[in-house]
Amino acid sequence: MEKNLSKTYDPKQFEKRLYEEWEKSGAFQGKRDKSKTPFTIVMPPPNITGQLHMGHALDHTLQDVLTRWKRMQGFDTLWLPGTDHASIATEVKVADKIREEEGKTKEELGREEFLKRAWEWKETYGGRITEQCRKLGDSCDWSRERFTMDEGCNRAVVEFFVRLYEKNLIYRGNRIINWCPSCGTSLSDAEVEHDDKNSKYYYIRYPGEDGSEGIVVATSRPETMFGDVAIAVNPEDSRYRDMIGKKVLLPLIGKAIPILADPYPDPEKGTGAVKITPAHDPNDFEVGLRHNLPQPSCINEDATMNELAGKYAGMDRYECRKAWVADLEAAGYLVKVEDMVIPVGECYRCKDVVEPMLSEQWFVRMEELAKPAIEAAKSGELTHVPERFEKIYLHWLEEIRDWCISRQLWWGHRIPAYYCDDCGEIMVLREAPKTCAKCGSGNIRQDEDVLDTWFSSALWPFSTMGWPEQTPDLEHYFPTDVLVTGYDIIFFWVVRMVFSSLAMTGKVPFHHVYVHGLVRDAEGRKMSKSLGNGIDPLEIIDQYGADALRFMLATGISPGNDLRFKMDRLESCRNFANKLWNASRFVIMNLLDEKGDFFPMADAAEGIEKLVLKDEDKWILTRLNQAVSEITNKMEKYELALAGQRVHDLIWNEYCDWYIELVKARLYGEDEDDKLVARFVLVKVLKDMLALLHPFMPFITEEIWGYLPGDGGMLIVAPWPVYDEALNFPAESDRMALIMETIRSIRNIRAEAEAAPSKKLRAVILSTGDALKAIKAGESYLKNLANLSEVRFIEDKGQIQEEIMSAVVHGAEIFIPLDDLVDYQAEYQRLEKEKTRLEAERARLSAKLENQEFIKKAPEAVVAAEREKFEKAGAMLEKIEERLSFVAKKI
RNA sequence: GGGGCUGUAGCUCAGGGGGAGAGCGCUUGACUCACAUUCAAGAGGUCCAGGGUUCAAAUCCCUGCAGCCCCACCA
Repeated sequence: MEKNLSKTYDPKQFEKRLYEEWEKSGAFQGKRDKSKTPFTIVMPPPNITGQLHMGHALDHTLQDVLTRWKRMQGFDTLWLPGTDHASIATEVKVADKIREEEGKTKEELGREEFLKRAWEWKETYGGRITEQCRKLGDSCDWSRERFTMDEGCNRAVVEFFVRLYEKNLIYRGNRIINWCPSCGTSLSDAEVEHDDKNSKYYYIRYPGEDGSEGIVVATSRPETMFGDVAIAVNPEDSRYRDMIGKKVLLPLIGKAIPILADPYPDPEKGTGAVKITPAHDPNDFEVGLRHNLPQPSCINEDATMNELAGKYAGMDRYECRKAWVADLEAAGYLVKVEDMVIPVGECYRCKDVVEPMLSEQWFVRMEELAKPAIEAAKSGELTHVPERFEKIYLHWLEEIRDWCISRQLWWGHRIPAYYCDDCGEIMVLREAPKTCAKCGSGNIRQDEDVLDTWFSSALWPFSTMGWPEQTPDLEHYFPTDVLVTGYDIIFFWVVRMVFSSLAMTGKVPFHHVYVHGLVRDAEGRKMSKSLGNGIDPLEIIDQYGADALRFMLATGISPGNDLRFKMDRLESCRNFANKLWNASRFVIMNLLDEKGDFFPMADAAEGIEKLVLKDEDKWILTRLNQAVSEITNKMEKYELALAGQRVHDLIWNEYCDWYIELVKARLYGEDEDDKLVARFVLVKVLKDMLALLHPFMPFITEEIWGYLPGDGGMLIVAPWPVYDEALNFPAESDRMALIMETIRSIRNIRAEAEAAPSKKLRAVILSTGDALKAIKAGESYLKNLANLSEVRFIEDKGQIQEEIMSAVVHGAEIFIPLDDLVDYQAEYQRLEKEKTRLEAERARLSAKLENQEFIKKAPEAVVAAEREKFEKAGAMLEKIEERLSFVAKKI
């Protein structure tokens, strides 16, 4: 094997190999180690319907960052993966596929054969998704992989259903539900999306039975009139008070319906009179119950009209609307039509307009279940990050209505309810009964319907760990620590997991909900198939590597907010990987002798205190130390983006830009002992930085690690760095900071004077005391990094002769003779500008310091800091003024 | 109808009670022996507007304007 990294950073060379090694090592597996604190995340199971998209990539990256970080901190981590059967979504896809390939409908194929195809689909696509997770670098425990329809999950679903039924929390009832005509199934409220649509209000006259004018009613859905059973008016409404109890006729149909008084109609809305259609409107349904009205349906499940619609029977609901309105108009019953924007319910899967329909379905009684879930959030047992999502969570729970859980589909968990065909007995049981419990008949039939896909997802945090058995996993890893998910799924999933878990286990399923936003395209639009603006994470990985993608996603977000996917950011992340790669290559190069063996290294275990560290060593160690505490702190607050950015800055701006440059002269120098020290620090800091970066960029860090001295893979042996007081050198650190500032000033002067970078300059530095000592100690750095031929130190301005360009840093003044290169006029203007800036700053600070309120009330440290700034500005100003008068004489 | 988010450099966005940050872009210069996927130097901002709290507000509170999102039985 090569002793050093290849010349160019090419993630394809190692990402796949490393993942295979990791997986084989077993390091991703939860060890159920009782001596360690567990840290658990369950993966929101991706649907088996398709491929991983950018949203998954974000979701998984965040989970993996947390998991890897905690693993490095010594927790017994478990990230439990799996996939979701996605009942309705998969059923639609599989049916489409069958129609395309075999030209058959699912009904023609039959339930059994259809399910066979669905399972085949699951095998193909479920497997593909887990492969994609591997490409991302997900460090999840594949030995515990689950599927919402595997044996264990099935058992949990049945158990859950039966227990709720036994507690009277599940019931079967004839109620108004949301019906999707395309999917041919009922939907829960959460599965209906509302969209404002341009529509019309039709004002229609219902003539009086007695030949009177009758009453005008406004409706947006005239086609439901065939199911009208009454007209309701508010008893307070004086316009209609006299008509209560009378009857009107359904226009053109001729059926007489009563006008009745009910508090539901709002006199302010429409005409104040409402047509009552109990079978097609939830409000009307309630009114109907109050007045004991019949509930005739006029629309079929496929959204065509039924026989009640007379000559319109068989027509599509909208066709019928058109024809019906035209006929009403011709007959003079249409009073007027108004344009109106009306919110329309649509199926979240197929976007077809949902029809409210009366139907016999299974429901979960929510009120009692919601209470503990509300309490868990209020008591702080369950927290949301960021906090504001708690409001959304609570609002939903407080407004919650009963949950319709039965679906007229085949792909899913079949409802464990059995009906006796002889006596009509309903049995809800864990096992299919052979005979009826009541009459003993053998004519038993299981409910045809399956459960809402979210019914099984709701159990995911504990069904995957073996519930209802009290398994060792459940005991050790449950409740989980954090759930990572997008805000779009709080209602569908988070809320339901919480109340299900509280009801079944008595515990919250997780302590924290870490909510992230959506990945949008560069223009801020939602990525969607219909827009065709989706970006495939796998293509990105192929081009830029998984690390670049992960780093971009992890550092590009702020909690709870959406993220725009911009290619230039991705490139900059790839460049960062490249930078780290090359810096590491440089380090390794300097660790190897001619034979390709590592030079002897001072060992950290021996005690770094014994090494003779130079100031720049102490500076970088101090910076590292500081970064370690800041980064850990950010991670603990779930501020992953800030933590990642901080690692980035440490590596690029401090280690690469400064430390490596500072240390080069020593590496190329003669002092062999000092070289050992330099190499040691170089490696020590690099290793710690790799550790800090590893949760974000696992592949490149592991790959580099393998080339560094030491045994064992990073995943196995690298601990999360901790703050080390022994490696904190504030005084030396300050000295180095002064030298860097001086170097920057000299570079600045050079650029201002347009002196060629290759031209060596002479510098004269005026300074005294500690500052002089510090800069003197850094003379060689000044020469190297500012390209100076000579540095002269003076303590008295009198010694300055021809030097003209100057800069002032804290504690020193720098003069550079530039021979004839300098434009005095420009120099004068530059100094003037600097003077103005300093004066303004001094004035600001002086005003502040003269303010007695400030002195009295502000914290002492703040006052002291401001005073120091004031004095510093004053001293600099003084020097600038001297320079100004000097330059003025030359003009 | 209810609730929420956002408004900061040309662009995309961080940050957040003690006078402003990144990436990209832009300007100038350099193929400097790890890296041109790089290095160095720079320009560029009334931190949406108004009011309040405070010794101190871009930051906290209120109002307004602008944009986005979610919820809502939608006659």
